[in-house]
Amino acid sequence: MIVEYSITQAAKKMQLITYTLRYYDREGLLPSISRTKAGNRVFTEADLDMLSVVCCLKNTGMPIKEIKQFTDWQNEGDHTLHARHNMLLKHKEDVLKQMEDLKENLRLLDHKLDYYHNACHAYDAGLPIPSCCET
Amino acid sequence: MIVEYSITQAAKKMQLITYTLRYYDREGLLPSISRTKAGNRVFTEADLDMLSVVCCLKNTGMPIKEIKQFTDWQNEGDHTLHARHNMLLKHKEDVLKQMEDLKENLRLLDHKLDYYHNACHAYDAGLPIPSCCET
DNA sequence: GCTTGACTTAGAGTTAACTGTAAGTCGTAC
DNA sequence: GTACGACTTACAGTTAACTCTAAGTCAAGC
Repeated sequence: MIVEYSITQAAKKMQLITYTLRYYDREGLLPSISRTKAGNRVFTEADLDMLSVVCCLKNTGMPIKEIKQFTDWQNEGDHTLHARHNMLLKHKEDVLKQMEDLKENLRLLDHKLDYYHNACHAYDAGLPIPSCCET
Repeated sequence: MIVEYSITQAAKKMQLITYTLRYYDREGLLPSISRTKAGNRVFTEADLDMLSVVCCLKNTGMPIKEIKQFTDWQNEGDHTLHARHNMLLKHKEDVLKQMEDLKENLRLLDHKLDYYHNACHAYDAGLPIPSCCET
């Protein structure tokens, strides 16, 4: 049993709007989308699987142009398997870097939250507010 | 001993360019920057401390307009301490959500890397390439 | 006193990633 | 057979966050 989706259904499944899907199609991010006789796009499970990778790459900060390189390689066939593998490996490094940066920023945020916690208590008690630079 | 920085020095310290610092100033993200007689901006340690918070918020996805709200509150004085505290608390939730999303995307990426690892081996050995949707 | 370099402003231009509009086509329900 | 809703395209508009240009000011060194 082959399940197929209209652009509206595919967009709903991917938490996108149809404008965005058409934009991705125009930019070449969705290679093999077939059409009905009337010209309407038909999304298969395989298309949605590919789309989930596209969304994963996009949500982790890869620019559209690079994602297009990936789908271009996918279209070119098996001799680009290594290139695609390398691209994902490099991107994983990038994502791990993002995790580290996020953790670092979380530390600073926690530090500032600590300061505000104390400052709010002091304020409520009518005591002098600590200076932020001493903390 | 009070250390002061020119806009170029401040930019270097913060890994930004001067254009960006002037843009932030124009948008009201850097409240109390004083000036020399000639009108040049002077950044103190306290200014850089505030700037590091601005950068932290920006790097964790807070839009400029919201950051401006934060610095506006800072300018208004101690009666906004709770508002600022609440804003940072809410933003921390946001950052934790980002961490979760990043982890989720990393899982999908690892899954795909696994597929490509196997697919590349099969390709190199002249064996049939597994289909991506079966994995 | 003139050049040089670092700064200033106002405002225009750029980029990425959408987001929306207008005009038109197609297939089904009445 | 026509109205409706879901789709199509081409293309224009939007948004956020810069990024740059042009014209000008100022202080220090020769």
